[in-house]
Amino acid sequence: MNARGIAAEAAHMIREAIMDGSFRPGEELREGSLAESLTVSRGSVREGLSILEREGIIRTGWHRPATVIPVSRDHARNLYRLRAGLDRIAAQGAAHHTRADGFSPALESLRSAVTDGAARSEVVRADLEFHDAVYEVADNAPLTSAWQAIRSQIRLYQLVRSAEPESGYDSSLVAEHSRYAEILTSGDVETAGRYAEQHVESALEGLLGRLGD
Amino acid sequence: MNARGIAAEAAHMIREAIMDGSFRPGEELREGSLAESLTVSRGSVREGLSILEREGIIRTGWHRPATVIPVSRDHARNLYRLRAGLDRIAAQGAAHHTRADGFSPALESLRSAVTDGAARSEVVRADLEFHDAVYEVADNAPLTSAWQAIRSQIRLYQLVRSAEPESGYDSSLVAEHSRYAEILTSGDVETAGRYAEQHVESALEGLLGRLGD
DNA sequence: TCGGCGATTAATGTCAACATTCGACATTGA
DNA sequence: TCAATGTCGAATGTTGACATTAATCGCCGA
Repeated sequence: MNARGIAAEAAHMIREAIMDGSFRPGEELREGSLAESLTVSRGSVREGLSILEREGIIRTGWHRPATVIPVSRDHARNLYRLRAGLDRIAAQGAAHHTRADGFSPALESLRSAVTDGAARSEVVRADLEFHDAVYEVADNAPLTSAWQAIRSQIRLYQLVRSAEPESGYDSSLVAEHSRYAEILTSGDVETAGRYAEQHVESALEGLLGRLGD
Repeated sequence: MNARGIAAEAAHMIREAIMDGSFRPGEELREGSLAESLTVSRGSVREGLSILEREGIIRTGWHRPATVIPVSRDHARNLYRLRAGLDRIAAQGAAHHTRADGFSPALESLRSAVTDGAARSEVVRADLEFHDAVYEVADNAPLTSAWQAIRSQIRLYQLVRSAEPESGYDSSLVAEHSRYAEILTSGDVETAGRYAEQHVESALEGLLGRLGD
């Protein structure tokens, strides 16, 4: 939480409440009650909700309460199709720049989270932070911005994916990401792009299996 | 202007002022003076600026005035690399759905704008609306959202590109877009994706030639 | 003279009151 | 009975006053 300002803090609180299930998909978020429970003004809550809308995890309508986005197979497919495209560009960019040590710390952190048997949410967080590192190495501000705009939605679906035990979510996680990092440092732009797309595609497959809908 | 609310209207006014050069790249936008000149409250201006930030044409900072994004070769390269990736997915999606009449009206409107010798800004608008149609046919909400987040920035650079006469901007425009539409209706997903990427790549080349910086 | 430091000031951040709008429910009329 | 319409309540949209922050400029001392 390094974000400055009450609005950003409000956004943080609401976001985490959504992530831990305190607000279900489709549920309404009323500015008034949020303001009361967070002990801030409705204006700040409103600005916080605007941030969350930018992250795509809530929708707003004219004179209607904000709602948590519903999760569905269709939306997941479209979201991951977009992510595949973004990751492809990021991987190409990262491979092009070839800064070897860019994602080693993130990879190490992911590995220790998995081997330590950390909570699901922690593993998901480490997973996303690895991808953050890839985007950072790619060094493309508009691309990173597009990633930020879907990151929270991805997080929501990853939590769904890893919600139940025996999901096999983190068994191959470290191996796949190690291979990913290897390819990126190899500098082979084309291969990197292809691998990134395929990586996301397989993640989608695993997710769709868990999405009854 | 079907947008509802004073904030959206304020965003519209400011956006157009940026597009027609009333605010130069890098220039500061003060909430107070904007509120005064638009005769609305600072709060509404603030929310309008938040919309424009989502569109990527202004930046904001903590306790600092918003600024119009600076244009640069680097930023253009990164922006168009992202756009190429998005357009690729959109083209693949549109080719997959194969709704023939989806972009014919937009194409016709672009053709008439060019042949009528309409103003640069009108041609750019028609150009973008054609691409809007492609995204709509692709029918992928997160993807369309990502497109909306860069659309205004693209518009800004397209205006730069077509700013001076003899730029050769619209000579091949109609031909290229007709071919684009053809490929999309043909249903060949792979070819559509490749053509879209290449289309953007050549647009970037033309743009970089006009960007001294 | 120069460099650090504090008051100034001009901007943004926050708040609470008021205006507007939407959806639901009751009402009325054919 | 049913559909169009009026009314009501609860939510969001908008506003202006007040709090907070960061850059600027001048002062002071080494």
